[in-house]
Amino acid sequence: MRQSQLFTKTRKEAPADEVAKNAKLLIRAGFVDKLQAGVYTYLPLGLRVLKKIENIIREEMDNAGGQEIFMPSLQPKENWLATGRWDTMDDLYKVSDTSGRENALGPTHEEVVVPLVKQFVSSYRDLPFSAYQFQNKFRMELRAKSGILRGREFMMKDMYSFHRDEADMTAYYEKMKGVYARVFERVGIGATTFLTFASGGSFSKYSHEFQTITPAGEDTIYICDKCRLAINKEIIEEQNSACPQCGGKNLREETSVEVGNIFELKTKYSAPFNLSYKDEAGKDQTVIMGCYGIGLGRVLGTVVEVLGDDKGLVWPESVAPFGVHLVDLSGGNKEVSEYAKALYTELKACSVEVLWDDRDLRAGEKFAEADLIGIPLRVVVSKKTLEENKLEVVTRRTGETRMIERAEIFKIANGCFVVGLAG
RNA sequence: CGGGGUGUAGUAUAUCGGUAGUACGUCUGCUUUGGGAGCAGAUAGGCCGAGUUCGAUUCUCGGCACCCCGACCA
Repeated sequence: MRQSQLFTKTRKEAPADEVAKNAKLLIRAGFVDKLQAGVYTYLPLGLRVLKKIENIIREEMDNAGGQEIFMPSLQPKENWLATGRWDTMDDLYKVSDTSGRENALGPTHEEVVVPLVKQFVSSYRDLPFSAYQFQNKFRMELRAKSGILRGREFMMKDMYSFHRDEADMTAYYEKMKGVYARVFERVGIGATTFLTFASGGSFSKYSHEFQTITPAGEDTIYICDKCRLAINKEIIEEQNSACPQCGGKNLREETSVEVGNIFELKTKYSAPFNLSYKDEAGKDQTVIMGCYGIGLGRVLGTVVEVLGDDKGLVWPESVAPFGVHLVDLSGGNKEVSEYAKALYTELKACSVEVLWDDRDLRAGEKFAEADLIGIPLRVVVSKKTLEENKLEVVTRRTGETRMIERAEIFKIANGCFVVGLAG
């Protein structure tokens, strides 16, 4: 898109009271706006990143056999009474309407999904399957903090799986570990994200979290480098400070943020709603469940925390709002601006996502802003590059600058895999 | 929810019990055009409420908001 059309602007300074790196950078760069503590608007650039993350997760969930649905946030009190959580969950938002009817604003969706699938599950032949959604969750955090990492309203992918027995559920659960690892790999935080043993609640021995190392996190984990996994603080003692897999005691303590988790629910929610099926013998059995969550905003914020530098945001190609930032230094020179426009058009035709800085600003300002926005590849077009009949390409992450032939950008930019199209 | 801190223009800040100043932004004009440029002019502000006082943005109390530490976080 043309940057002159973008209604948001960048700022030189972050709001004085923001401390979190993700909040400072995302607000300065115009990716998000804070409406109130823990409640954010995603602006055009930020939303593009969020959608990229969403699509990566969607692909992986679909590959894992998940079927996408979309459940409501407004959930009747009765469902929450059924599981007992109306009274026990302190961070539940409760709203009442003008008729006095009470609802919960969903902090999670077991209370909706279980009654839902109950309508469709009656036989062992109906199992297994899994359903997932992307939906805003509402949790009345007593203390929202760390910018976008801990909000009161936030986008989450939650998947629920339904099985006839524990063995089937466990097999799926194990599979999801790999699926999750791939998601975090793809969004660019694979190297610093660890499968982490966590306490499992009332039924299972463990649940598993995916924890990304960053000082911005609020958790402490103990990493076994040999097994490339970690255990969290809750169960470090229970494990005698040893790796649950190899028993090794060489654990490395790190501060981390939980970007996802998977949980064996077993019959915790199927039982209260009496979600059951008939087995081969015609006997009623309770459905066994698993659930699998990823906080999208938290993933986005974590990417910023892990990769952002002193100049601003640094996006991996996979989630960047645009693939190429075309910095047009024509400064009124018609020949240069025509060249930039042609390049922009051609890149777009080649399905490269490009942000064209077509504004009439000084070079320094454009560069500083481009660094702040953090698009992986910057292509500079100016009198200089035109004279040399080349393009200047700067890699945001490394700062590496080089002059390339015009045709080469179509190869580098990851849009046209069919190079011939670009000529 | 306990403790601490902060509320001054769109943003960042200064000063002061008596006319609220600066920078950035924005608008106008000119200059400039490879790292948030310059000159001239313009725009715009004391979180809310009560109290003390001749007079409160400043002092006191209450509220609200935001940030930080802690507790909490299927």
